[in-house]
Amino acid sequence: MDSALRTKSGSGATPPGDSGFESQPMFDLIELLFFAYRDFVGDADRMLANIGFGRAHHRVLHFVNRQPGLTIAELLDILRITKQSLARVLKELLDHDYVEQRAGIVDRRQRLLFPTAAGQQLALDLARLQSERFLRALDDLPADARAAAIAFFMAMIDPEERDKVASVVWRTPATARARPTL
Amino acid sequence: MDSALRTKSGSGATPPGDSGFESQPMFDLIELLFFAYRDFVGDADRMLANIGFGRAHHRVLHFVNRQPGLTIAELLDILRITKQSLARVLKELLDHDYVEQRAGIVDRRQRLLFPTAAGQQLALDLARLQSERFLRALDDLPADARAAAIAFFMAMIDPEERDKVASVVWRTPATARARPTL
DNA sequence: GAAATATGTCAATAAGGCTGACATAAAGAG
DNA sequence: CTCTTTATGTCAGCCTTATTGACATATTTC
Repeated sequence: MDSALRTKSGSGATPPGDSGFESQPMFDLIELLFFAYRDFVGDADRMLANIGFGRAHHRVLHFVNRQPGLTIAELLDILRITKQSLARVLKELLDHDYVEQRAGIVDRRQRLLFPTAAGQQLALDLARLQSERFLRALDDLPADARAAAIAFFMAMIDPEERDKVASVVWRTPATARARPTL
Repeated sequence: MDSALRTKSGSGATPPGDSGFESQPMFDLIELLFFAYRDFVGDADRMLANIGFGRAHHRVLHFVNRQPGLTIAELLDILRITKQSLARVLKELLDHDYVEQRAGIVDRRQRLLFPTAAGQQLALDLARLQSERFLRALDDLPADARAAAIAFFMAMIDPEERDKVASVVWRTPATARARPTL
């Protein structure tokens, strides 16, 4: 495991104008991220398979649950898929009463998406399952591992996306939308 | 960002018999991993799209390049897909001369997979591209961030898989297979 | 009223997975 | 030297998740 440190040449010790420098790829990080993600999503996949849903349903339900009142446009921007791809899974979530939609108050063209009680429960079950893996991992690691992981993931995200991601992850109550009493 | 620390109750301070304890899900880690992985694979996806390949081709090429002489069975175990799914992408990699296969020496039923020169180059280009994101991320982080990330990812992997993963990631030369001079 | 916006919907297509069934060649056991 | 197991290939069909392009509708905004 200490081989991890061998190629690290010290912060800032990298030569300036590094773009042409053909360094050795970080195979360890590349592969560990692949395997970690594979096992991470596998947890939810197994639970979803029981109710005939897939990963796409999970992603939609997750963000709708986290940000009740989300619009279609916002969801498309988060998930980075097309309207047509979203339409199918969203329809299934609506049909099975995991999500419901209501016309916006200020702009009635918008469809605001809300989780139903069942949707909240399912989203919570899935999030707890995935959190268990994080908990087990952090149990084996130093106390600052969680903060370090958060900082690392944030640094891995496209810089111009970080503000948007931060506002999703650490949502300010100000952005939460009221549920219209239709 | 310091909200990351609030729910941490200290290593080992978790009550025993924790299974029924309904803790708050770690939404931040769940979502940051989602966004980080999305951007991470996006880099390679764009490069692959130029040559008409997809993620599946990348994964096969990557591991063949990292472990020349890999067998079909080993590859299936790493990728966790079916023989038929592998067959299609592998055939395309063979047809386009990114990978070549030779009968095993000790066991002639086995097809040992090797990257061609073009395959090695492509795999290296993709790995360098993905490493650049890691490098940029680590530049913004403390010096021990790389070791911490490696430890975190390893801890996220299913415990019974860790030995196997470690042997792939930190490959011992003893397990390398000789290229048959067919 | 006209234009822009938010969304819905239809049709066709592609990538990347899956299952089941069956074939073949080589290795290993007796 | 058969018999069984193993490693792999292959055919046919299906599913999920994504894509693009075109067009419809309701609503807001100018």
